[in-house]
Amino acid sequence: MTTVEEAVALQEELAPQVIRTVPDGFSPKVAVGLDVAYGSDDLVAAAVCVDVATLEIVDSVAVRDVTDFPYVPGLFAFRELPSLLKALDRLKVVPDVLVCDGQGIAHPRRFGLASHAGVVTGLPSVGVGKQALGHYDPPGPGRGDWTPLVDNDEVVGRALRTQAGVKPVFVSIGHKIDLDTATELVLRLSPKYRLPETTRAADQLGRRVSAGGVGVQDVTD
DNA sequence: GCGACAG
DNA sequence: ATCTTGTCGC
Repeated sequence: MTTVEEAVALQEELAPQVIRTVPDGFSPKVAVGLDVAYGSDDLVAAAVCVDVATLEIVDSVAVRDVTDFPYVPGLFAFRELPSLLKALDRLKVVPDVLVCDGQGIAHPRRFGLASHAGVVTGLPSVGVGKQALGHYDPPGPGRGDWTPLVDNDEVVGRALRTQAGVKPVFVSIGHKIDLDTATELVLRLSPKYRLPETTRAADQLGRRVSAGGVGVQDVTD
């Protein structure tokens, strides 16, 4: 089993591999939302592919799994990523970008779940957290307003208001993307609610499967 | 020593 | 994360 010390060492080793710029001609057609729902003795990792233009769900997979790694702030990926990767492997559609429920480089070692997922898969990724890891001033009141998310005097992300009158979400670079592009994508994926449709869909699928419905087998569509 | 601490 | 329906308000 991975120890906390080993996990931290791995993050420090992989963090330099994060690419904070977009590939040439980056124009994602399919974004996949990743989220994990917890049961009493297991968890369900959900991956839902959404057409970026229409927001229609084009593919989805849920995998029931178990973890041995506890929740440790800063080591979130070691708890959820293994199961999420299994779900990603079972997708029929190959996504252009990962939308993770958590932080990217807005992390103590600049290697949160979204960055870890991006580096491991080689895919562009963005982190969208509901809680900030860092400091920020409240963004303006309108949809699209944002302020820098700062940690140790370094801008690591943005507090982004996706809807007027709701708390901001925290967007950060995961891998192979920049902050402007990540912000634009998150806004596009969040036309109606605070969270992107990708994470909403993955969250719903995950808890639906976790709650009962299907047993051990994967759930597709 | 004390508070913070993604999900 | 999870325990949890209806209800108050714009």
